Formats: sequence, C-alpha cells, structure tokens
Amino acid sequence: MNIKEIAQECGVSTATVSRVINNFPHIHKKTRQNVLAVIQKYNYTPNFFARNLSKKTVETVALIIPENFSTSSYYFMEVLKGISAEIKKTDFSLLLVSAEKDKIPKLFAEKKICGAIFLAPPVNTPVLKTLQKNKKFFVLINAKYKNSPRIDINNVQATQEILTHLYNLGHRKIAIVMGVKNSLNAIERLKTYKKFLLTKNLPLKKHWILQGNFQLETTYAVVKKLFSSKTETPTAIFAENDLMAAGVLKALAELKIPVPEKVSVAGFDNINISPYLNPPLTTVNQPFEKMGQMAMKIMLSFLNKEKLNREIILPHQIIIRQSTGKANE
Amino acid sequence: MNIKEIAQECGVSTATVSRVINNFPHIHKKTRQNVLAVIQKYNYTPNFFARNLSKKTVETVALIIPENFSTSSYYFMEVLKGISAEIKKTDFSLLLVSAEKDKIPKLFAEKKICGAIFLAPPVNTPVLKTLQKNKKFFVLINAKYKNSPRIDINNVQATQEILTHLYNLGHRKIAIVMGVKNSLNAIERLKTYKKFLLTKNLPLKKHWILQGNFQLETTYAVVKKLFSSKTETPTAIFAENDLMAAGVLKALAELKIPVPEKVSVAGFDNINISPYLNPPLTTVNQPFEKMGQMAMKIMLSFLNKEKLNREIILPHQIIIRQSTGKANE
DNA sequence: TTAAAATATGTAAACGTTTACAATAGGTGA
DNA sequence: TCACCTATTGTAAACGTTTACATATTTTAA
Repeated sequence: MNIKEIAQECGVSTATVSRVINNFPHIHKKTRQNVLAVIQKYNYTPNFFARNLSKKTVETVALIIPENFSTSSYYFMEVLKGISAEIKKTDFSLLLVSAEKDKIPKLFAEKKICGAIFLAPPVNTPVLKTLQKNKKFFVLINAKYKNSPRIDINNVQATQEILTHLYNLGHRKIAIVMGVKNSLNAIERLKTYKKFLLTKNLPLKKHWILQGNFQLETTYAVVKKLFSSKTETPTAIFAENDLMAAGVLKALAELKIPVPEKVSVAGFDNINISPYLNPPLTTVNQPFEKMGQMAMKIMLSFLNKEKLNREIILPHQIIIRQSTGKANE
Repeated sequence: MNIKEIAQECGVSTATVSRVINNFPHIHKKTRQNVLAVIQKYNYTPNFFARNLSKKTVETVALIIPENFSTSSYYFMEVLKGISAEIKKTDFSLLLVSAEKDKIPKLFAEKKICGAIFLAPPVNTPVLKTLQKNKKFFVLINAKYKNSPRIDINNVQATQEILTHLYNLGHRKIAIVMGVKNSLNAIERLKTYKKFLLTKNLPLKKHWILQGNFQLETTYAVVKKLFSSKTETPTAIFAENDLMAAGVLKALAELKIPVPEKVSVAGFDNINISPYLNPPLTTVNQPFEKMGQMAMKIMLSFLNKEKLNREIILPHQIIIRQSTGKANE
C-alpha cells in the first residue's frame, strides 16, 4: 500500500492525502475524514524512507554513548529511561550510537538525524567543534562545550557539600580517587577538592590523589597499595564515583580496616548498588533519569523552534549512609 | 554532495559510481580507483534514505525491550553491549524500541527494518504471532516461541544445579521467590523447583512460594512477612533473580537473621551488584553479553541467507559465594 | 457588486539512490 | 571473417513521499 493507491481509493490526489497525514490546515472536513477512513481500512503507514528523502528534516535523535560504557551501565540506563519516556510521547525514533571515529558527523549527513544527545563526552571531543561549525544541534549531559545546550548538576557545589560533610565529621586527612583524566566531571571534582583543602587549610598530599579511572578494579589496587605503604594514611576517602567507592570498600575490607570506624568513604552518583554495599555508601545523588528526560525535552523544544534554556542545572542530593562516620583521630 | 556530483567529477555515470559503492564486479580497475578517490576527496556518503527507498531491504535491526526495563538495567545493558559489539562490525543500525501497543509490526512496515531482537518478552506476546504470520524475522533472548530462533541458557538445568547446591549443603526446607507470572524464566524455574522437591522428597509448602515480581522492594516485604509470621521458616531461599535475592538479604539483615548461618540465600543472573552484597551472593551466571552477541550473529547470518542454528543454548555457571552455607538443622 | 482574501485541491517536480535494460568494445574459437 | 561471449559503462525508470506553484471555489469586506 502506498500513498498513490490511497489517493486513488479516496478519489483525491496524493498531495491531499499527504496533507491529511501531515495535519495541514485548509482541508475539507469531509475529505479529511474520508482519507483517514481509507488509511485506517488498509492500515497504511507512510514509507519512512520516502518521507525522509523528500523532507529536509528527520524525526530521529541519536544518543551518543561513550565508547566504553561498560563501567557505567546504571548511569546509562537511567538516562536512557528518561529519554525513552520523553520520546515515547512523540513520533521520534532513537538511534543508539557508540561514539567512535568520525561516525557522528556522518550520522547527520547520511541519516539526516535532527539532533544528538551526548552522554558525558570527554573534554575536547573534536566532534563537537565540527558539529557546531555545521550548525548541527546537540545536547550535552554531564559535560560542557562553549554555549551548547547542556544538562548537568552543580558539580562543584555537590563536591563541596560532600567534602564538608566529611569535614564536619572531624576529618582533616582526606584523600580523593580520581576518574579518567579527560572527563569534565573528574576534572571539576578534583579542582574543587584541591580548593576545598586550601580553604580549610588542610594538608594536600600528592599521594592522597589516587588515580582510579572510574573503575572498581583499578581503585581497589591503588587503595590497597596506599594502605600497605609506609606513608601516612587518610581518615576519609572521597571517590569521584560510586563504582570506585565500591573498590575502596573492597580493598579496606580485605585489609581489615573498619569502615567508618577507621576510615570513612564517600562516593558520587548514587548508583543502584550503593545502598547495598557494605556498609551502605554515603554519596551524592544525580538525577540521571531526569537528566535524560530534560535532554530530550530541550531537543524537542529546539526542533519546535521554541526558545529554550541553554543550560539546565538539576538539583542533587547528599545521601548520608553508614560508610561515613566521626573521625577518631 | 550527492552521487550525481560525484559522477560528474569522475566523468562517469551515476550507475558506475553506485556500482563502485556497492562493490559490483566488472568495473575497470582504473575507474574504481578514480571513483573511490573522488569519494574520499569529498568525504561523500550515500544518502541513507534514498538508498533504502530504492533498495528492498534495509540494514536496520530493532531491539525490542520490555515495557518496564527499569528493574533489569544491568541485564539489558550487557545484552546491548553484546549486540553493539557485533553490529559495530557492520553497516547496520540499531533502533531501540520500547515494546508497547502495536508499534512493532508497524516498525517492519514503516521503517522496513530487517529484523528484531526481543529481550525476554512475556509468554504469549501477541506480536510474535503477527510477525511470524507475516514472515518477519526475529530473534528471542531468554524466551521461546514455537520454532523461532532463540538464545537462552538451560534454565531447567541451571535451576536444578543451584537447588542441588543447597541440597548438598544439607538444606531440606527450601523456599522460592518467584518473578512475574508471565515470564518464561519465572515459570520454568518454579516448575523445576517443584519437580526438584518432589524428586528429593522434600516438603513443598505453599507459603514458601513467595511472589516477588522480580523486584527488590516487593521481595523485601514478603520475606519480612514470612519470617515475622508463626509459620515454619525455611533454611534456604532461592530467588529467581539476584535483585530479589538482594531484597531477601536486606530483609534478613533487618531481622537480624544471620546469612548463611541461619538461612542460606541463592539468586539467579549474577548481576553487577551480586559480588558486593552482604554477604556476596551465590547465584547462576548468565552470559548476557554473549547472548546479545549471538542474537545479532543469528540475525546477520539470516540476512546473509546462511543456514543457521535456530536455537543456541549458552553455558551457564554456578557461582558460589558466601550467602550459602551448611544447613544447621 | 466586486476585488481581495481565505479555503480547498490538483499537478508535477523534486529528494538521491538502485537497477533493469541497452549499448559498446574487446576477445575467442570455428 | 563472423557469431558469440565477457567486460565495462551508460540511460532512464523506478522507489514513495513532500511541496512549490497553480487553480478553483467560497467567503469577506467595503
């Protein structure tokens, strides 16, 4: 079944059928009803490709996920949930793309997608420059690029709050576990950490800045190394994400260092496992699902030429569980 | 840039350019090289929609995810990872679709997708019948529908093995926590449980069959209820997935019932949180990523008209951790 | 009453590919 | 030399929509 046959059956031109399908004004009520009835009768749906070939714009949004998303499955899923919820209300399709090579500009050219949502792209992702130059629309989640639309939380404030929580518990020797170096989140959190120590006049030791790469295993190894060495050990560890915090907890458990009695541990993200860690993890909640939803909303509002907020900062929450406690030194 | 311009620049017809792009035989070496050079020069990629409009077949596969995938994010992600890895080697695209209403048959018609992968669809999903009738190709993961291609593990055997593990530890009073009732997995595991008790001549008590709906919270509630009641309590609990097992552990922890000293707990799936639960969970490992990969492989082999195994049963593993131990009664 | 505006529909040219068919050139064996 | 095959390329008609433009009808306003 194609539009021609529908038109024939209705005794109108293809243009009229097309207009009915696309909800154009200035169509006689009778005509519209008639056409819709025939469409219904044959359960006709316009050919997706023909449609997109003749149209300039295409109702497809791409979600660009970091090349290695294995470590952040929960994060990704929650964002996806939010996007799905929003996209479900529309006729848009979602294309899932792993960010590799120079695939993305091609996506726009080749598949005429109308926009892309980037999930925590590394800083200095060259693709963004290309896209912006070509006036392609994209939304960033947990990232920042010039004045591009973005969804985020207040990373700096959240980090300050969780560090303050540790400080208020009496901790003065605070270590940090960093994520990967080209992550905006990682950079901002580390910067805030350094500034915080400076402000509070706390010791900033090089060997208390641990490189964890956002991974559990890496973190496990570096923490074990730190506590097995002769150097002074911290009374609190702030991990830049919960997965690494889990690594910290595992290392400390094996070293028989009680948490939080000897060492307090805090994370970031509040992922699904965090309440079930031993002990349950103190962390910062990021509204991932909401972030996905808002990203899609911005996308849609842009496509509808509505004016939009270029920057949406969502609220975070400090979640205090049993992995942090009073400092004993 | 379109094929016409490329053709012009090369001094050949569009047909020739098309033939080069599609790797046709009988093209002069010089011509091919020349065309490829120009394509490279302008970084040209054929228009996706024009291509698919004229072609009969389309290189897009849909992944149909259950309507409510919130509880099974890890599961989903791993499968997705496998599919992505496989699809990455090809020019195929992946369309992500939430299974709702009658959207799916339309997908085939409207977007000409060449196949769909269903992630654990409920038994008696009407869509499958429709698709099969219309000779549409689909692959099932963790499900079964007539003789349709499917990827699964040996559910029955895995369940028997985990129950045998409990039995060998001396457990004779074994409870089960069920998933949702229209899940094939849930049904098969319950059936195997009943059969196992019968074979071993163990007591099969109605109130030891708990309804957990694959959810943590629901399970937490029913377990708390069971152990607060006057009825006889089991010495081992088998949860049909790890998320529910986490719920069991949480409930028992709050009731101060030591695991595994008083009650042993086993799960199913081996999701990411399982090793970090307190105590780490004994469970059955499902090779989710591999399942996704194989599903995509079957899809591709079908599309290449290769003959294919209709049913791929992947190996599972019993993972014994500290949540199960010797029965003390 | 009439010109202008608004409504309602049709015509046909895009959109950018693929591919059936035609055409040309060169080679091969009888 | 001729008939025939193979290799190589071109021509032009699909594929199924959308939409600019044209046309016809009805309404509006002065």
